[in-house]
Amino acid sequence: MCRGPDRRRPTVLLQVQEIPHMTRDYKSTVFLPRTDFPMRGGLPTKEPELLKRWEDMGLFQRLRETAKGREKFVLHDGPPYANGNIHIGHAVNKVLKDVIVRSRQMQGYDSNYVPGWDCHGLPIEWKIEEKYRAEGKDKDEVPLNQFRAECRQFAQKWVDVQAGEFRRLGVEGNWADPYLTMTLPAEAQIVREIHKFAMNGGLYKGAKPVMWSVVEKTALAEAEIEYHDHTSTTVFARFAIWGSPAPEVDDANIVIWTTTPWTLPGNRAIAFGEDIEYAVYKVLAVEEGSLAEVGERLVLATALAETVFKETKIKDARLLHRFPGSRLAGGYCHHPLTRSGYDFQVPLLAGDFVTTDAGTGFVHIAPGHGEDDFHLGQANGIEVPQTVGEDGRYYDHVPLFAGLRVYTAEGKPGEANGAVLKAFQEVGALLAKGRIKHSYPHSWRSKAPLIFRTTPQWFISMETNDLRKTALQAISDTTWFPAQGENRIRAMIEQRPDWCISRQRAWGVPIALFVSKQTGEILRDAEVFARIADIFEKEGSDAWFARPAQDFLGNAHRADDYEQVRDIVDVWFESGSTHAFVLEQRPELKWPASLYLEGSDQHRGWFHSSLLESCGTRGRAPYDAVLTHGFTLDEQGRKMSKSLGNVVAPQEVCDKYGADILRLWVVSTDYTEDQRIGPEIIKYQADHYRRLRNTLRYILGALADYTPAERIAVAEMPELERWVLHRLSELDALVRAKIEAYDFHDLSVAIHNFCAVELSAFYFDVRKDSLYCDAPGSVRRRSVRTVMEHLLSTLTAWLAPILCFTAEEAWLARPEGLAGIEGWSEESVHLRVFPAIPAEWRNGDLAAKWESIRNVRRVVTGALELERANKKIGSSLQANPTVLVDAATKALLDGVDFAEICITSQITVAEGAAPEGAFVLPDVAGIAVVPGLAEGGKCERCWKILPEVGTNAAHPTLCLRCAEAVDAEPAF
RNA sequence: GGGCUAGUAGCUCAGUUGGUUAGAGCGCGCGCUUGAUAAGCGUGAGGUCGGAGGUUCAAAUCCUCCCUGGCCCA
Repeated sequence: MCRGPDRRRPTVLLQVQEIPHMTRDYKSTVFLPRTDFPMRGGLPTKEPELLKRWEDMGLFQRLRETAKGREKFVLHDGPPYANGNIHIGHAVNKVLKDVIVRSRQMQGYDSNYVPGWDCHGLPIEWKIEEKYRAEGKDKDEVPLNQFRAECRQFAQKWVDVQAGEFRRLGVEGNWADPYLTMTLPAEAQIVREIHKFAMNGGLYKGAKPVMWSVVEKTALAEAEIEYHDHTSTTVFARFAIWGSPAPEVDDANIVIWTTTPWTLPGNRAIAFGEDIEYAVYKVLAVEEGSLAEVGERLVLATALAETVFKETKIKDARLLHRFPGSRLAGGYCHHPLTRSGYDFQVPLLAGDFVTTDAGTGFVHIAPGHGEDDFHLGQANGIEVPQTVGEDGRYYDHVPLFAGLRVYTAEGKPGEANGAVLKAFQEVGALLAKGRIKHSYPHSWRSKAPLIFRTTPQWFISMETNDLRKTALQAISDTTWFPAQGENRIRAMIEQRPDWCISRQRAWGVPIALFVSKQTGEILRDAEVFARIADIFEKEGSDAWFARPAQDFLGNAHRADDYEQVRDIVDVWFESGSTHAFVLEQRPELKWPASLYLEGSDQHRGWFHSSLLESCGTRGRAPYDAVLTHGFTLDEQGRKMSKSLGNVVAPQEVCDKYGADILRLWVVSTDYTEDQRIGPEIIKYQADHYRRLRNTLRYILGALADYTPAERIAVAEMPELERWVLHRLSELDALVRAKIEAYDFHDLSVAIHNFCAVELSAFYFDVRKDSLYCDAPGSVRRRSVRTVMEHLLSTLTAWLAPILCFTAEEAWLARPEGLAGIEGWSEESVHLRVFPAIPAEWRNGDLAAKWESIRNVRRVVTGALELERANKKIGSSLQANPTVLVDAATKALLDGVDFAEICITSQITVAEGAAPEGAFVLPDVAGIAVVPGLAEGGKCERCWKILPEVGTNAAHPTLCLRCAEAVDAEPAF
């Protein structure tokens, strides 16, 4: 027979009393916490085990079955780009989404999450091109669809990698069937969306200047451009004012300066700065060789006049009139080559991009050869002239200069600049020429200098079909979290130009259209469009480049009559269409989405493109609400970068601390603003985590061998237990409200403070005595354990969306006695809904009462601390303080075992004023504490010091409660 | 340069319509406990509320300017 009772079975201890010996081992009769839930999480190894468990039990499918028929909540995933490992920003985004998806599911929705990826686009093309270069291959020699196949393979590889990384973070979703923008059905639907714009007239062919390489005969994206020093020919040129806006500039010459003389044939306007000061100068004397003429009048920005005079060899000039740029509005010049085929007005237009950093204060505007030029032209209804072809030669229709080259096929300067200079000089428009060495864009591939060139592009009009108006209305109809997000996107939609959706690229969905060679009109034939989409549905968009045009055109049209558009669509159009091929086409989801959630940069990106796409095709936004989060910075608030060495990799955090730590960090921040992370902050989160984990562990330990038979009705519970239940009902309301508002910071703070302040530091501390020492059958102990059951139930549920691993671990460690009992039978904590809290738990009066009691308690603990400092006591059980209180407090404490609450062996509460030297707290009026020592023997079992110890003959070293507990019959 | 946005204790955050000595948790110091123990409890010290002006009897809270960040544009 064993000497001591089996700790696992408290009932066995009854056998012990039959063994007669004087020094009983009462310690083993104490019901200490016992659980398999370890204090240390070991998350880096534990989490993958739980992931495996969820995988094996088919958790995602089980979630769907559980939620069948419930109201749907659909968070539509914004697709990350599939070209590398995930970084901390991805982690924040996905964890936030996961917390929302899980919390909505547990709130009682059918909250299905389908993750997605953005697969097409330039960065992947570059990667493959890079690979080709390394192998000495040329992209242009590889068949298009072979190139596309390699891009596809590359994207798929990273989709798989990222999926693994996201899942490691605990993100639950339909990983078996995510959406990809490159799948056949997606490509087919994207093309259908393009066709909708083609059919409703929103799509039109226009022109736009892009960076162009005459060597490669291709447009280049921003990231393909390198800046190197380049020597350019500069020109000062006169433009005579014809249509004078103000008398002081009558017959004067506007002077412009340019570093690209070859753009002058494309000149259609001159820009000035409204707030810049200009003046008319009369030339009085010139140096030899100057092209300026004595007596002529020049208009210049006053700030630049001196330098211009120097450059143009003007020795002396007189300032005639000063005026602000705004005086020039409405005026116009004539093109200097007006007699040679350039017979048109050149208006003077205000441009906010004009500066006095260099030049003359006037900018020559060639709408086909510059970004600012183009937009200014557009804003003023100026036609974009076509002057330079794709090989860098002037078109045949360009007077004087037809066929001349800006750059040669080798990227060397051509004849154009010289010819333009000569022509200007001949008509007397040239004032000076020179050279300048400056930073200039070059192709990353050929290293040749680039030019701005107007190219035909496809646009979605913001005005046709009132797209802008519809979109602005949709913004008003959407709920924005935080609310400021609305201003941001509204400002953009209000002023954005038409949407250029075409790209001259290979890896993407083609703008599958035919344009009539005769009329230049888009072929709008529903049958042709349907045929295209059907073929894409079966073969993917590769078919556009593989099949003969006639296959798409059918019998009603002849391929010879049409130009097949080979541009691909902007990837933003693709991702802007995800609502169409994901939300609409998956019956388990719904359109519009309940929520879109991305970083605040997506006001310009996905929120924006989705809004326009959906408004243009369906008349409203594809979302009811949009939530944005900020960016992740390092501990000092700096951007993360490799060079600063401050990058935090989510993979490393998972390996070192665990995904739950990262998840806890995400909800601890105010994600609507930028978040900070670094080694120190992660450590704080680990501390924060430990408190939550230990709270769960203590509850589990307190519930060792618990069965529902022990439950006590609320009405029979002590007030302290009913106070805890009241707090649970308050927290329940708070949790639900905060989840509704996506405010996880407040939620996690509330739960943490509840665990740390109310449970650990107060309730658990007070109830240790009952839990450890009361007889198992005592109402008090049974009440404590009943409350512990509720605590385990609610806390595991409330924490599950955040600490998805730890909550599951705690759930799995629940007492076996609860197995199969209602509310406890789910195989995973994630299959639960938040427990319903009975209304009767709410008790405001009780809460107020106990807040006051805890205030009095603060005075007592303060007094005890002083006694400790004076070395009078160590443990609070050594104390027997006298608490002098006012009448109201006396009444408050009537019926309360205040010694128990203060964890002292004894206490005396009396009505009366504070005697001299008594301990008081400045902020608690009417309470004073006089220290005293507990008298009597120390109960060997519960360690309380009580006079009664020694009065029980059978247990001479125990207090009466403990003696009774030790002798008690097994209760359960 | 423009649009949006932020700057409260070492850290993460609260601070209603301007109104008593600006709060919480964590961390830190000290002490207690050794029956939650790589835990638990108590207690203490930390902030001229980014800076400078202004309005007001009264401002972290309202106004102006400036500084330092972030996102998006140019």
